[in-house]
Amino acid sequence: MTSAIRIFARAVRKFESRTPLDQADRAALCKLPFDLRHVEANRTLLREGDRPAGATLIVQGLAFRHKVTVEGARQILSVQIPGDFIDLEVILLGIADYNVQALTACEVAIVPREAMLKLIDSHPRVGRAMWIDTLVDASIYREWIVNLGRRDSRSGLCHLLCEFARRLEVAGQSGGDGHDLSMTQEQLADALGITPVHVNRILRELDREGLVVRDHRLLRVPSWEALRKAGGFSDLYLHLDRRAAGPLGPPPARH
Amino acid sequence: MTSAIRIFARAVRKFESRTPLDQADRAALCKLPFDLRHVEANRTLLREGDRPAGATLIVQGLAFRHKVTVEGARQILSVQIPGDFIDLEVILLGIADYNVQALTACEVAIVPREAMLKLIDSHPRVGRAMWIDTLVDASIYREWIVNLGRRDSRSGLCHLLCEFARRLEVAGQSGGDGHDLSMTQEQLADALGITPVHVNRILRELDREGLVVRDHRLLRVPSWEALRKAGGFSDLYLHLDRRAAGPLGPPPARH
DNA sequence: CGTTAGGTTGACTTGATTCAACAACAGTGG
DNA sequence: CCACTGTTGTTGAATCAAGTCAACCTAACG
Repeated sequence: MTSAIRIFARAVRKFESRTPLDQADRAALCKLPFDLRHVEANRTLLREGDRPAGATLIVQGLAFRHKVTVEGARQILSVQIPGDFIDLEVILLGIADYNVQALTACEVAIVPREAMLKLIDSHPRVGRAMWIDTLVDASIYREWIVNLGRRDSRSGLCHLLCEFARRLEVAGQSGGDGHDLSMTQEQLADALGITPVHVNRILRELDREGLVVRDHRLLRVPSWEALRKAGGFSDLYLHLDRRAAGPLGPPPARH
Repeated sequence: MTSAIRIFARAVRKFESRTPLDQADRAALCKLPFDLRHVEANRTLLREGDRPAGATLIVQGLAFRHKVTVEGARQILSVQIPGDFIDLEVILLGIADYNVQALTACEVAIVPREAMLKLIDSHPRVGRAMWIDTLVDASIYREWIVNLGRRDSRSGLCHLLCEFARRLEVAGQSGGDGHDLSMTQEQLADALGITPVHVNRILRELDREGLVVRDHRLLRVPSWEALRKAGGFSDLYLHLDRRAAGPLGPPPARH
């Protein structure tokens, strides 16, 4: 049981940061049956067209969703961190429309689809929390659309770095002034819709300008403020404010 | 009452195409209180940062979501058609992270937030249907990310045209071999992340090649098959299959 | 140590932008 | 009915951001 708490702790915390859960909700979440697995970096966790028998929760490590065009170009769609389900939507949609790969070595918990559906049915607040979680995912997609469509690659990269830092910080991972983004330049390129060569040039440019300080794959950011400005970053779209919308309670306090 | 049925018919139909509802669910949906409004083309329906008091359903006409970068560039995020809520997520997230504008003159029904939340709480299947609807929205965002990141503008435009045609067809709007996309070249540009000048050139190129036949703002497509191929379009991501995931029933039949 | 994945760099090309002018058309008011 | 005005669409020439190709470097690792 202590083990189960460890597995679901991050997810529960994330859910509760946006909508209230009671003790029974938390307990039901932590009582979900699961199958714990270790997967190596780069291993595929889900393939487009799959009808998975369970939802996969990241306990430790990073993963990313991606699609491949008919011409063979890869586009990364999102990066998932510990506490994220990589395929929550597939539980309800039935079929995966994207691939998921481990970015780093991961520890994942696979929860059977039926158990998830049962939980959603029996604990509406948990279902609500999961819904909201998918809505925040969608909001991040929207921001990526802007990143790809209307920001030049320099701003796009800065924006991406700000997003990762902020999300990891909120999830209680690292934070601080630097972070290991674990992504190769090729993966960054596939997230930004550009070529690895160009990522390299921008990274060096940012380094030269002092916006980032690189040490192998580790990045230090001397001034988040400067990076935020360079990327036109505002974290509104991450919807980090606590209890944005209670079940039927009063509207959230303005401060 | 007949009026209310007309208002919600398309939404109900869309919901039911993906998850089962019973008579009580349908009735509850159609009993939602609403305020009917006409809005002119280009009028703003929702602004980033708004905390709207209701959800807005498009009864007739088209609208689009967009964001504007700090540099002032606009990126269109999605186009909503009759039967779509333009801001369903905002009911749960509390705050809008995007703008919505009417693309054409619209008839919209505004449903108070509390009524929506109450409906979701009292009719879990309806809540589920709405959740799935937002999941399909997210899936479309993912495809747009690929469009912007990894397809050249020619493929991107073809892909977009295929998507609109398919969605309108399923919604019972037009379909056929041609359609009025109602968008100016500037709006197409803002959806594709390119310039209006370039949209113009691609459109003429497609015309010259016989992929589309233009008559003012009306487009005829002689061969959808050819256009699909040019855009690398597959409609898997629209999740149009009926009843992908029942509430707790057996897994969907494979055929 | 050799192998391999990832990173770096330069020379050249290209898809898309920019700017600027003009044409087509719709609506408006005299 | 026509002149005026604004929006949308069209086109060419110059420019630029990013891509391509190809070589080489570096560090990790069995």
